[in-house]
Amino acid sequence: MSDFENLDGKNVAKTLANIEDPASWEQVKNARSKNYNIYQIPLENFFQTAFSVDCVVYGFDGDDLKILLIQRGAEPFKDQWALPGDLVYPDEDLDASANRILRELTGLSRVFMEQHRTYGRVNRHPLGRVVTTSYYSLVNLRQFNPESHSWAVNAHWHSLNDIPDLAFDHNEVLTRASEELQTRVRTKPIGFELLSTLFPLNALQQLYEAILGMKFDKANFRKKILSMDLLIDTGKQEKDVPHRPARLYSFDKERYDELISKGFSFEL
Amino acid sequence: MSDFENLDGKNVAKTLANIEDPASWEQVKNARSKNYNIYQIPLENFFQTAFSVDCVVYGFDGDDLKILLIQRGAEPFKDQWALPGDLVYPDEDLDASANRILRELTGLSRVFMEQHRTYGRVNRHPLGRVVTTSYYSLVNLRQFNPESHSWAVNAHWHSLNDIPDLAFDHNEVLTRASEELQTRVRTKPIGFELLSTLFPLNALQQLYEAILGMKFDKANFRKKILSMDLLIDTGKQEKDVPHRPARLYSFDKERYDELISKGFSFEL
DNA sequence: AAACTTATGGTAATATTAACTATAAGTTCT
DNA sequence: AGAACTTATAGTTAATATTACCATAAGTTT
Repeated sequence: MSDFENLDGKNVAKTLANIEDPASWEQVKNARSKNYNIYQIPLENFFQTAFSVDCVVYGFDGDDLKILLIQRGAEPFKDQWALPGDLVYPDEDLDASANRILRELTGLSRVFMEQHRTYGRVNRHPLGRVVTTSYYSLVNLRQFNPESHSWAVNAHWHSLNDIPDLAFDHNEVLTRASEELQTRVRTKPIGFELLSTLFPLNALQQLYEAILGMKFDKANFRKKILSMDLLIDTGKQEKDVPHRPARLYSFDKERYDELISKGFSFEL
Repeated sequence: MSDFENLDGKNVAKTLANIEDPASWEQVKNARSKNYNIYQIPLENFFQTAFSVDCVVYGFDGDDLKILLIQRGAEPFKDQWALPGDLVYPDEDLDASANRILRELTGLSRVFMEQHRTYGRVNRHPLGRVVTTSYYSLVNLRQFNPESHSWAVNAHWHSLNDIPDLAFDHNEVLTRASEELQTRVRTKPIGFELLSTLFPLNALQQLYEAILGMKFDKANFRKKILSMDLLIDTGKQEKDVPHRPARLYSFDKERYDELISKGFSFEL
């Protein structure tokens, strides 16, 4: 929880200026007024906007790629589906905010998200100027069970093939994030990290196929991945499958870091 | 110039809510207060932050890659060098703001910039909470002559090998933008577009070498580029060079768009 | 005319990719 | 039990792309 909740408006502004040294607020006000002439308008008038964070969390269940949506229980866009997102506390770092908001609305924690893009159209929010920054992530759907909290009345994994009209400009945010995910998954081994510790090569292939929307030749995919020398053959095997069991691999993170430091760059 | 300058604080806020319908401000205030219970603190307290834009403009002179810096003539960080950047007007779209700010500080206009990343650490700005979004661009240095305006007391192309301590977190902003430029230049033909309409292959190679910090084999570079079928051989030649004159090419934008629509993807 | 510089065309060895074949190792069906 | 079925895995081959070169071209400078 943020300290912010215990502060009144005045103190919030004070906190903004310098968390470590609240006494500096007078200096800040002073500095602002001295700068008045530069801007032709009081500098305070610039400090009238809000910013928010929206989380684009993709979940893979071994088959399909899904997206985490919430149903809004509050205006604006009440009852409509949306990406989990909310206003950022003025005394809260942007990255930290993304994690708090995702947790508060859906219960998901320890989701590693990457910042993607900032949306700043003047009228994108009906309550005033709100600039939003999107964060995205790719997780193993089975390890994260969303539950709606706070003002979210619903939180669901939703098929990417059938996205409803979302609140705000969230349809655009989602589309752009999906493009980013496609390029990202080709250049960073994020696919490996999301599967459970032990996984068959086939699972990796299905993940790539789901994200990129294309099919790969099984034998060639296997050769390509194994030739990168990023997987450890654990010697273990699948169990209870109605066909020949596959070998189980694990991602060799240390090996990856070592290769990266030598100039290796992951691709496809 | 923005209409903003003629508005007082009250009307600024009104403008924020809905540019097209200023009368909606009362509704906005009403909606905000109804939402009070959701946030445990007055919603107004969230609308206390400011936004800024910072421009990372790379210039290529045929030899070296440079970066456009200004010297600040105003607090905070007075006299220090910085990326051209300033606060965004509350009634101004983010993208439009980047162009206005670059023009007002350096005189450069019609620079096509791409949004890159948003920096939101709480204490990154001494005057309060200011979240900034960086934009970057790559231009032909000879076609843009910076002149300092407004509160910038200096505006210069600066070598990338010798960057001073910059204001705010601009050193980090610059470093990250440079990484982005490197990946970008490998996947989009932005290099082609910045050279003059007619250019020899060698100029393109030098540009890539400057950005990526590596050397290419001349013959192979040539083969690779020409095999992409993105250049038009204009039949013209270099003049006044102390060696065999090179053929001059131009970038075939239509051809590029056509190839892209067929699934082609530029690389290296 | 010789020396020099960069442009341009070409070759050959090597590495990568893509398409396909064959066999392996389990399960389920009859 | 044995045949049929499913997916895993190993391997082969042809086409394609990359890399490191070499040779010649077409200007200028000495």
